[in-house]
Amino acid sequence: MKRTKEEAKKTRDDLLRSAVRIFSEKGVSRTTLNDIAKGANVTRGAVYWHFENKVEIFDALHERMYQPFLDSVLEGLKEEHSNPVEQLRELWIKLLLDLEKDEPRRQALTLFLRKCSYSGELAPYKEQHRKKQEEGVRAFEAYFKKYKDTGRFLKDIDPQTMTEGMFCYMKGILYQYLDEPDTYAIQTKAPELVGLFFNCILKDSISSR
Amino acid sequence: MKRTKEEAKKTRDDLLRSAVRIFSEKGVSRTTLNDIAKGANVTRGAVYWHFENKVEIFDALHERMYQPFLDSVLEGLKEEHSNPVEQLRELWIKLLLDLEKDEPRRQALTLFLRKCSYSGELAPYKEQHRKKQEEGVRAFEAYFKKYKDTGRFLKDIDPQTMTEGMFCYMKGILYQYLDEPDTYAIQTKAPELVGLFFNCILKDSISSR
DNA sequence: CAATAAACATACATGGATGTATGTTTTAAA
DNA sequence: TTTAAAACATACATCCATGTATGTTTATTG
Repeated sequence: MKRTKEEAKKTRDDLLRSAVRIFSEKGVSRTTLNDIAKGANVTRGAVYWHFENKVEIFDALHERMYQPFLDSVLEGLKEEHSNPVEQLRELWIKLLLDLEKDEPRRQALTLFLRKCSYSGELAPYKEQHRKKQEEGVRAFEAYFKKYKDTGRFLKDIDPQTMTEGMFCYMKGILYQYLDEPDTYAIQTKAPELVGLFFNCILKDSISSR
Repeated sequence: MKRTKEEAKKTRDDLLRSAVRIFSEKGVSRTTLNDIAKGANVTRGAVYWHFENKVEIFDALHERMYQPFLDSVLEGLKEEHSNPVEQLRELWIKLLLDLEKDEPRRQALTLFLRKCSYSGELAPYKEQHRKKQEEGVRAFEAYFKKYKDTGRFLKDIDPQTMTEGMFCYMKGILYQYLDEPDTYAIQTKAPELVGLFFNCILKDSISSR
């Protein structure tokens, strides 16, 4: 049953697509390699040919889907923009709105935010994933420091608190949204919720609204 | 091996204490009934005597630990206070700070926020737990409506957005804190982070600081 | 004080998930 | 045109968690 190289690559892609979907539905520990195989219309033989075990699939998904997501956020930070406040606001809103049409990415976020407990076999990845996120934290801290004296942000809030608060808030929104993405009116809520937070850090936020 | 009634109750308590601890460490689906039994210095026989299965333990923990937590928050809302803004600020800060010395409650929050995926056998509880939380949401909406015209809060933000934003933010903070409660400096961060958010909804937040 | 049943411990049967070994087909290189 | 190996499918052995059945001790009730 040897397939051509393209067919093999397609099988691997199908397996990863199946994995992220079922992982996000049932959680990592409750999904069977047979579940993943069936979701890709193959058998467990194909799974064990392409991956060593379930952990390696988990790892592949993190590299392929979650890291690119985090990187895309940081890319948005690097772009030129006339107003840093608007840049941030648009960045977060766009992040949320784009999720509605990107189901695989939504599934990946669900998986890594809600459906894996980083225990047992996944424990080694906790530290690794934490470090990856630390990159983002430091990038945002630097961003806030850079624009600290522009008069756009509140001066008496230090960049670290600002960054951490923002991350907590965004994670909280994602956490809620991903709980029931189908019924959550993200299109209308995203601008409202993001806007609410930006009243915290904006100078003259009240009078300018 | 019949024990006295008090001993039996103690065994049951030990089992629940063991369960919430191990659940919060390994996640629900990865913890074995044997794990729970060993953690309480008994055998699986005791587990099956006091509970039907793992799901019933999960349910008992929700009733015994998580619901009282939510209720305590709502109790804090009902108390009389001269300033609603200060009341809320103190409520959230106290909630976070109290967790440091209440390890079982911390474990319970970790369990229900991070370590259960509400899939498979736990799926029936998702809706139930969501409804319980909806209670809280409505209570806070009513709270914001009640004080809407006092001039304390920003007028152009509706109570629903305010409530949802606040819940997302608090959940995000909890999510981060519970990830590594031992190294997280919650004592200093809680006032900072909560204070940050209250700049959003406070009228004249800038000049009053 | 006898007898019932509570409060477990122990033993056993079962199923399901994993990992591996082996079989089969077919592609691509020589 | 062989032929080796890729790309799987199938079959098998093992383990572990669950559930249940049974055994054992002792508190409690009459």
